[in-house]
Amino acid sequence: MTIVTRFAPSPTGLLHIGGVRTALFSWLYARRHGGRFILRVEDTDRERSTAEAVQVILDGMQWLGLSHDEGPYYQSRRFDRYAQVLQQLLTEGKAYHCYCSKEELEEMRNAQLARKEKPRYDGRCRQRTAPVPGVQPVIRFKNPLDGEVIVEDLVHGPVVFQNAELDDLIIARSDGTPTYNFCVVVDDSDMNITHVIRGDDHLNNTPRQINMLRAIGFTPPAYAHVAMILGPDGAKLSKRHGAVSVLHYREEGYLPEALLNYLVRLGWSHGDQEIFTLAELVRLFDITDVNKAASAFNPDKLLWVNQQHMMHAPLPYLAGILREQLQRLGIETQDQPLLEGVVAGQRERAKTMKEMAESSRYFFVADVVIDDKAGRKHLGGEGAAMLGRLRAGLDALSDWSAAGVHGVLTAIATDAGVGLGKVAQPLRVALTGTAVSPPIDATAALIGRERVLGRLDRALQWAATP
RNA sequence: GCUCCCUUCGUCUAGAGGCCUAGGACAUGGCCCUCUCAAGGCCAGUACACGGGUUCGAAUCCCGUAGGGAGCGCCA
Repeated sequence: MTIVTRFAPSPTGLLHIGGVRTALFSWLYARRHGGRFILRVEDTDRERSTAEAVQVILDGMQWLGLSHDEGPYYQSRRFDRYAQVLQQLLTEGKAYHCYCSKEELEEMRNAQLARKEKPRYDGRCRQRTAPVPGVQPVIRFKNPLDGEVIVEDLVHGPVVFQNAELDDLIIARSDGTPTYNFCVVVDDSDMNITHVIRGDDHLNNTPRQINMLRAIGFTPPAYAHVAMILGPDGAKLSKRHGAVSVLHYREEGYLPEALLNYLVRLGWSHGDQEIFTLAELVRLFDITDVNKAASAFNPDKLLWVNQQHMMHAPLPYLAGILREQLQRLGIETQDQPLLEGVVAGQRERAKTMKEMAESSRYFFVADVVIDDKAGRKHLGGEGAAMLGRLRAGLDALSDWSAAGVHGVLTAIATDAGVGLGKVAQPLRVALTGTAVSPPIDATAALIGRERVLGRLDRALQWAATP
C-alpha cells in the first residue's frame, strides 16, 4: 500500500511555524516511506480566507522545500463533489434536514448548560418527514446513538470516545455550502489519504470524522495527532513570538533547512543528535516516535541551530543568500569570490544571514566611517604610529594574500617589540571602522590592496584630526 | 459544566522496572585557546508535578489529586 499524507491548512491566518511543523511531519512521513504528499487548501470559509494567506502557504512550502506530489487542491473548487455526497447521504437516510431555528438551538443549549450537561443537538429533526415552509434547512449527519469509536492514534495510542457524547453535526449550512468536518471526510476519502497527521486540536473531531467516513464507505486512515507549539513563555503561540508568517524567517536570515531542523526536534529526537540534514531526517524520522506533550518555541536554540547549518553549508549557496540580504541593505554586488570569502570569514560570527550582511558592509562599500569609540581606543598615540608602519609595510607587500599580510603584521610587531594585538587592532579599525571583524589578515586580503591603502590613509587623517 | 488530551533541568529532549547518586543540547556562570569578535574545548549549577499503591527494586506499571491544554459553532 502506498502511503499518502496531506497537509491541509486553512488560509484564514498566515502559515506559521506550528503549521510548518505538522507539514514537515507529514512530508517526512511520506518521503520516508516512498509515499505521496498532497497539499490541500481548506478554504470553504470564503469570508475569512484570504489570497495573501494562500500565497504564503505556497511560497512558504516552496522556500522550505516541502514539495507536494499532488495539488494544491482547493476545497472551494470541489463544491459539486460535496453536493453529490451530501445527496447520497440524504438518499441513504444517513443524513437529514434540520429546520430548527437558531433561537430554538440556543434555548436547547442554555437548558443543557443549566443542567451541567455538555451542549449538544438532541436530534429532534431526525424523525421529521415534512419540510417546514419558509425555512431553508441545514443538513445534519446521523451519528450512531450508542457504541464507541476508538481512534488508534499513532502518537497517543488508542483513544476511546462514546458515541453518546457526540451529536448530529451540521454538514451543510442552510445556504447549501458544506462545512469543514464534512469536506475533510470527503477529501480524505477521495484522495485516498492513508495517514492523517495534524494538530491535536483535531483529536476531538476525529471520532465524528471516522463515523462519517464509514457512512460513505471508506475505511478510515491512520491518525497521528501532534501537540501544538507554545510560545517561549509557555502560553499559546502569539504574534510576538513565532506566530508570524513563515516567510518572516527567510527575511530574518534563517536557512530553511535550519528552521526545519529546529522544528523537527520539537517533540522528536534521535539519540543525542541535534543537527540533521534533510536527507538524514527522511531516513530517520518516524511519526510514532513523536512525543505527546506540547513544547515551547525557543528562539535562542533556533539561532544556534541556524548558525550550525551556516557553518556547514556550501559556500556558493550561502553566498547567494548573502547577496540577497545585502540587497535588502541597498548593497548590490555580483562579486562571487568576495561573497564566498566573506561567508567563509563571517559564518562563525553571525547567527543569521541577515546579521552577517549587516556586519559585512565594509567588505562591499568604497569607504568606511570610523566608529568614534573604536577610533579613540585604537588609533590614538601608539595606534597612529602603527598606522604609519602598516601603511608602509603593506604598500611594499608583493604577495597580497592573508599569509602575506600576516607576515607584515608579525614583522611590525616583532620590530616594535609589542604583541600582535597592538598592530592588528589599529588596522582593524582602519579597515572596518570597528573593533570587530574576522581575522584581520584575511579581512585585509578580501578588501584588497587598493582599498586597504586608501582606508589606511583616511585613518591616518582621522588620527591627525583633533 | 461535560468529554478528550498532556505533565523529566528555565527551554528542547534521553529514558520502554535494576545500566539513573537521571544522560545530551540551548541558555547561564567560570576557565582555556586567542590580533578583536566569534567558533571550539573543559568545568559548574539546575529536573523525574504531588500522593498512594504493585514490586526485592519505579522517572519507567496501576489508581487518585493538582496544574495546563483542546473540543463542545450554520469557524476551520
